Amino acid sequence: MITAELFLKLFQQCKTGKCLTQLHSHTIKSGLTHNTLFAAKLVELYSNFTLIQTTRKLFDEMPHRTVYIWNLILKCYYREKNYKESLVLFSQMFSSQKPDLYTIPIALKSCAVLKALEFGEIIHGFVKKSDGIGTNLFVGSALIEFYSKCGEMDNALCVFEEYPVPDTVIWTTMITGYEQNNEPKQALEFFSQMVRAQQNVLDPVTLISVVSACVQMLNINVGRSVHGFMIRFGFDNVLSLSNALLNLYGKTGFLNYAANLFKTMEKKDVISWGSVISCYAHHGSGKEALDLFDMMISKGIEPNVVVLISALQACEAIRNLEVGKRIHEIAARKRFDLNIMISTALIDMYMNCSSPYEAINVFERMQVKDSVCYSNLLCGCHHNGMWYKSMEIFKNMLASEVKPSSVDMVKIFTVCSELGVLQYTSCIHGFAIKLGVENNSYLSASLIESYAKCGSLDDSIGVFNGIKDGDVVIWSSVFAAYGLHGKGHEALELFNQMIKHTPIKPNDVSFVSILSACSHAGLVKEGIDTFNMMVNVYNQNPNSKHYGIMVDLLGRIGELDKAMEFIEQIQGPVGANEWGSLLGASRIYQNTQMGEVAARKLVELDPNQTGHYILLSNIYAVDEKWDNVAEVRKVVKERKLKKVSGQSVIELRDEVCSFIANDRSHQNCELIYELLMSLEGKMKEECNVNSMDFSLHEA
DNA sequence: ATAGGGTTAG
Repeated sequence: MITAELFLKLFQQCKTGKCLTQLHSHTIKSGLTHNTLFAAKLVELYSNFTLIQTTRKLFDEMPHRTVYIWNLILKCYYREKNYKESLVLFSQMFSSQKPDLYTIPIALKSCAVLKALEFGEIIHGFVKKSDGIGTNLFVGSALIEFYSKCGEMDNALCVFEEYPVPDTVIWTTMITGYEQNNEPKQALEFFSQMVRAQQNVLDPVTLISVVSACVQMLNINVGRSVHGFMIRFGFDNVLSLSNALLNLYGKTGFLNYAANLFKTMEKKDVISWGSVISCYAHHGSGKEALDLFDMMISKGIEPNVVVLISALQACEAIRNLEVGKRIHEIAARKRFDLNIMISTALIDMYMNCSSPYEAINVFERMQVKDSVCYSNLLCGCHHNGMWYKSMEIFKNMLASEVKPSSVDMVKIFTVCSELGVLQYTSCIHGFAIKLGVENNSYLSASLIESYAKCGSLDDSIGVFNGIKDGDVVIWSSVFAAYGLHGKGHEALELFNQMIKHTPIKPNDVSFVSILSACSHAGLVKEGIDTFNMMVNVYNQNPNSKHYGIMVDLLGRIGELDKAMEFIEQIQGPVGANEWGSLLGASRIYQNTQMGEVAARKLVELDPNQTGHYILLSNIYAVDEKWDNVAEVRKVVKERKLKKVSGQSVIELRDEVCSFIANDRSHQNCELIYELLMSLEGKMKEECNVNSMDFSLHEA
């Protein structure tokens, strides 16, 4: 006859839940009477195997339950992440038992996860009333964790102060609390107090939280001393600590620190690799990131979603389409290609590698689409100059009830400007108001610009007048709006109003707008005065854009020599803006000599820009220098440069006529030009389509 | 019997 005692011993030998269940059914068959001790042991064993249903059944059948049994069942539900049931049982427990030291932390942790502030506060009240519990360190750390997870660091601090000699865990809980409530400064302050109070008692868990706080503050100094602690205390084999430091070095851009630590690490996991790859990808070392990625693969480490995303960012940064496609294949093979973040990273990569249709393809295959992927797709189409596609995406975005961000709105207003369709601008303006998109000065400025570029200066001014406290961004956009419409005097008048009657100081953008307004209106003297004011009164260093406008200003009235002199006196490098303006003026006044100088400089500055070669070739052609023409064409061929076709778009009511005019089909160009000329007057009246860019010969 | 963290990404 097997006794109950023997069965208990056998139960304890069970290594699996299945074994326990079988043995248990055997005892029922043998008709062994259950006593409380027997049941309690079973509850304990079942709960260890997290067999919740069986545990619960036994628990419910018990006539008498000790606090220990209650604790077991509470912990069982807690481990199963059924925090709600754990708290329900905790409430029931009160009718028969008093919770003890072990019960309280479990219940508080459930409250912490559920952010059940009131429930936890009741438990805290109970702790205060009960003798002995309030001084227990486990209860203390649970209370601190509870308050910090509920975002109540002041209350956490009150609890902390009840402990005259806090242990490492209590200290760490406070540090983590501050770190996770975005108070990294406080976290570091507590860490230094802890080091002072505890001297050499440190452990890796504490250090991980400290490093997280350093990441938030981008504080490399404390991070370096944590690295020192790590070596001194022999924690260098703690992978998660090393990884946390790698992350810190990555976020702060200390590539050499990251590389050195990575080299010395004996154990590395996929997170270690991911951290360094991301570090290189984000700090201009895309090539090194991809080399590391290859090395990781060759070592047989399986890349996860995160590593693939970092590798895609590296491809994006250095525009390596080939490797990007290879990573796309790896992702597809591992069935990651439907993952929303992988897809978004793929969209970004393809967009930046000038493959927008591949990006759109990825987007269309996505099963779940959120605001980020819409936004990035929109941004990418905008980046690639696909205005109609951008508009289509924006419409789909609204149809999918994805709320556009203010950045998306700025982008779409730029699209409206590029398309020059006033109806789009006013319609989307209405949307923005109706949807309650967060309004900031960049949004208003882009709206002002868009109305102006679509030909309605009145609407621009209307928006401007509706803004009470416009900042420098908004004022600058109005100067630009007047400038676009050739109203230089009005722009200057507003500019003077701003500097005399508001505390707003003009910035570099303001001067770009106002100088360009002067240039477009032929206000040479005013332009030069304003330029001098920028330098002498506002102590602003002119940039390439300002110089370019000044060259344009002089060039437009035919003062080519003065424009050249102006360029010659520029200190520092001369960019495409300056030479581009000079080239434009040279063409108007048919000065091929100067045009050649400017075009040669442009080719030098950006040897991959096909347009520059064509301009240079055209200049030689005008001078009938056919040898030079052939030479330029040869370079284009050798470099395998492709021409991008110029596009002209006419929108007539709802009918969109799009004509592609590249410089070979002169027939087409002339046809469109004639069509535009005959339609322009009519369209202005009837369709409000005023913005026309007839740059047909600049393919 | 019980505790503090878990890092890389759109």
